[in-house]
Amino acid sequence: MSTEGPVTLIAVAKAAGVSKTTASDALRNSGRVSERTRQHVIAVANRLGYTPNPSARSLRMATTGAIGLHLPEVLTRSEYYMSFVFGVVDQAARMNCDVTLLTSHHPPSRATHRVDGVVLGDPLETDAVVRGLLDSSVPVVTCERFTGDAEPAGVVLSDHGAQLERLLGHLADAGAQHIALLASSTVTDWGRTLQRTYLDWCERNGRHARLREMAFGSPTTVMQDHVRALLNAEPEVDALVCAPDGAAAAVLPVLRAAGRTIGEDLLLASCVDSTALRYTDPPITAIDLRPREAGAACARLLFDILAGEAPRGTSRAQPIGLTVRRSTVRG
Amino acid sequence: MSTEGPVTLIAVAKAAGVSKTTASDALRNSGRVSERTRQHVIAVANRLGYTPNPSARSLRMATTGAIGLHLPEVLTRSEYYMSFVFGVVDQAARMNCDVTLLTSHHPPSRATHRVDGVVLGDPLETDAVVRGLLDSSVPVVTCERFTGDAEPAGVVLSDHGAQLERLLGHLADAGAQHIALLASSTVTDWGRTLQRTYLDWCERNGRHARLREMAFGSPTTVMQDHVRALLNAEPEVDALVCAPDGAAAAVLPVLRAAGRTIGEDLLLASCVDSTALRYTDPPITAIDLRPREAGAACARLLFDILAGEAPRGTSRAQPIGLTVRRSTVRG
DNA sequence: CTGAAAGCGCTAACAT
DNA sequence: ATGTTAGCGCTTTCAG
Repeated sequence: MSTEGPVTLIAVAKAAGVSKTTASDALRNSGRVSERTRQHVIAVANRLGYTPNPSARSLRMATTGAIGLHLPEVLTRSEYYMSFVFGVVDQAARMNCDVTLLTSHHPPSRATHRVDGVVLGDPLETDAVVRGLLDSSVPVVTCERFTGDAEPAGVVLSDHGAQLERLLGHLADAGAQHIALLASSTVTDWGRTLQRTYLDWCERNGRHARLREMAFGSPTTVMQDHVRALLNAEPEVDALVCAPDGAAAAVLPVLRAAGRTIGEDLLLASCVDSTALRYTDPPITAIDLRPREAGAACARLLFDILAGEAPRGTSRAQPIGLTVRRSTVRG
Repeated sequence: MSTEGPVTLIAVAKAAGVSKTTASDALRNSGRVSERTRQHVIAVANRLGYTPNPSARSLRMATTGAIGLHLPEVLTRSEYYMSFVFGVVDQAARMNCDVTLLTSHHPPSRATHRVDGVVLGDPLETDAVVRGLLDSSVPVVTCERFTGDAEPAGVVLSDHGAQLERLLGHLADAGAQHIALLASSTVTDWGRTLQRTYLDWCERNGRHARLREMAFGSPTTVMQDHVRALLNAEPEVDALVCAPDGAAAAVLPVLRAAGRTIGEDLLLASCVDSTALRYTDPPITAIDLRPREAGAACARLLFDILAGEAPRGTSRAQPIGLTVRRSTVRG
């Protein structure tokens, strides 16, 4: 209220003529005080502008009221992660919980972050911070499996394999004979699943696999180079599936420069949908990862685990979909 | 180490045969203990796997070691904000500081977040949470001015007006006679500046202003509708500047459907650059907002203010640029 | 150079 | 139904 510094619980108690405990109980609905005193204390607290000190509460209760969210630095440009983040934040807000961003950009110098649990979006097995988090004592929920040898407390899974198969089937139905995959590296469950699914599918369907792998976070120019090289080396390719976010849009100019007509002599699809793909010419078919829902699901699972309502080792499925657009529909 | 629960400072002190104080000082380089004891204590702490309790430290020191970051919910899909976020997080990590995400999605029920200061990315004057934050006692740094009547402790400013003028000049040089602006609403300093600058420029250059305003967070279909209507009503328009992020790419199909050829009979530009604009056909000219740098600048200013190295009321300039692409270059 | 004690603001056990 | 007391783990006087 005035310049006396922050108003403490003691100040409220004193002003209300009750004890610390009673004030505390009144403000937290502990059901220990009479309705009359409760109202009185609340009124006084409001008048004084009381605001509880979260650090004190955390110290006392041994919980922080915040969860951590880790995203691999190399992937962070994408719209996918932005939505994922807000899925997590949104769900956390419902639980009255803060979300703290953790990155791998800087060495894990920091002792411990003040979090009760952590959500890992697409943990890279090569990421030291991810390892540290998984080895630490706080519960961790990952979006997709961790490909290394640590056990998160919870996992939210989407069936990327199934959707990619659907996509490949769709391309084949549309007449594609020579389908190539511009793949992401296998340091991620997602990247690994896509590669394996593609190779399996080719095998099962007696097709020659044409796979070009790229590291996560490769600049778009590298994606373009790969595709240029691919088309040069194997001009018979008549369908291209791009795994990395942003790749499909980025290679469009290259495909055109190579004289290809998207949707006609070359079908193009992406494994990550984004608004940009809706407005290219033609719009590009993509797997819809529903990132916001995935983020929310991760947060929900983490809270369930923290509350003891889900056992450690729980994994939950998160549906994804396929959005067909003109880039894979001839005519 | 074992299952004894977290290792406390007392445990370390005991194991090292020193007092709490000495252990604390040794681990924090307070320059009070001899080098020998310091090394010893550090060794013991490492062996035991000591990790300081941030809540306790916060409580004692009356600081949290975290800053808040608020983004308007309606804008959060964009690549701009993703980069902005990581600019802030990156800079904060350098200062050994966590970043907590704050949103307006849910009512400001939460008492107080555990933060020492807050960065507001493009504060909407209509946002209740923004108001609350600005009225609270924690220092606030905004990216762009707050258009309401509150005074943030610091402001990071970019000269959007100047760049838009450059862009308009560039369009005029390229022969555009009838330049329209697809504008964002004026609840934001940025949106307001763009509108005013455009209207001024038209006035000064004796041109008829053609401005269509849209609310923040409008879906792309609304943007498209606006442009369709604009072209119908004023077919003489030969250049279009799009303020909202994502609008330029989204209206491309509409422009084509209207029989326009971008870069020929219609010049197209965006006030917000993004990777998508580099790969459209043709690539689209845009103002480069350098979001990552802006985010870092906000965090830096906030830390300077918190450290008392910058006075309240400081504002700092953050350079932005113009990236000319084929959409505004005839031939 | 180091130790002992006080206390940050809060909640939980134990009294009334 | 309410008050008293004892810490949560840490940093900071104040004494040696």
